[in-house]
Amino acid sequence: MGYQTRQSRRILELLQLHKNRCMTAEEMYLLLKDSSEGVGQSTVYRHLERLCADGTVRKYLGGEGGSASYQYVGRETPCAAHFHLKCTACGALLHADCAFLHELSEHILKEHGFAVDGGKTVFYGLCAACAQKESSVK
Amino acid sequence: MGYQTRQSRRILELLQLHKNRCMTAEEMYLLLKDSSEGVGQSTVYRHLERLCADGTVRKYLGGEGGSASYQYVGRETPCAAHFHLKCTACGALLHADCAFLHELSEHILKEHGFAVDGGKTVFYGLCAACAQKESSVK
DNA sequence: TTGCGTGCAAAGGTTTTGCATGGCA
DNA sequence: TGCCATGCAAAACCTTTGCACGCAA
Repeated sequence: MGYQTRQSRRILELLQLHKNRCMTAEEMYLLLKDSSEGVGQSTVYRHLERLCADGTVRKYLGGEGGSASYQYVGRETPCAAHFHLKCTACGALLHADCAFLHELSEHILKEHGFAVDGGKTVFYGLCAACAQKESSVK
Repeated sequence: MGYQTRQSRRILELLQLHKNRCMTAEEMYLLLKDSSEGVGQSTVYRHLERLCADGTVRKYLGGEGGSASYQYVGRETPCAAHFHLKCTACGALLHADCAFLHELSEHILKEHGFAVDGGKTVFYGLCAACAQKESSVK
């Protein structure tokens, strides 16, 4: 599906390199620009759209400046099968896969008649590190 | 906090009237326009911002056309204390408050070291009615 | 009467699109 | 060689902001 180009390679590399955090399209554009040969903005957007469509990258809305953020998740792990914990402070994304969470889905389905889509659902909150920082500040 | 005006009243009425679904700012603007005296777009946005800030209205990003959606939730119910189930098909928002969900928070905190923020977290999936429609179509 | 609320139009920012050119397979 | 990919600039889009006027308290 599609050619492999210098640009497509560099965009995927960049995303994988920063797989532990989110980046906006502009951030990526600027990071790529620094190098010898940059990548056009539209190209960045076009690839991000594709990568989101095939599940390689996850898109988050509602960032600070009204711009979307993107994060590599890879296609290996079937993300619909587990839940995601996203830290609202540092942006870290944790993939949580445990029995309790599967029970949760069943519970919600049986008791509340609602079929949860694990792939679309994200738990927002604070990760251990950020929770500690928060409490020490206060 | 603030004056009560014809516009502020009409906006709140409209939101309460459609409390079972989401509306975009433009949709609201158009609905209000139909009546004898409309409400300016900026006024709609300005009130929605306030209502979101004080918890009366919930804002959702990532709708079809890239525009935000808003839904009345009311300030009576402390939404941080329970979870929200949002149907991706019909847009219905269910407020789920049960023991199992509280357990979940504790589980995630203890086992995964993550402090879930119930007010920000939304479960996406299909409500009973839409799940049935989906399966009958297929 | 005071100062917040309103509406219009303009500005702001992000993302998409058209089109000619470049480059992979 | 045939098509897809790229890049630029323009367009499209949603949302915010400036400013003069209106209106609630």
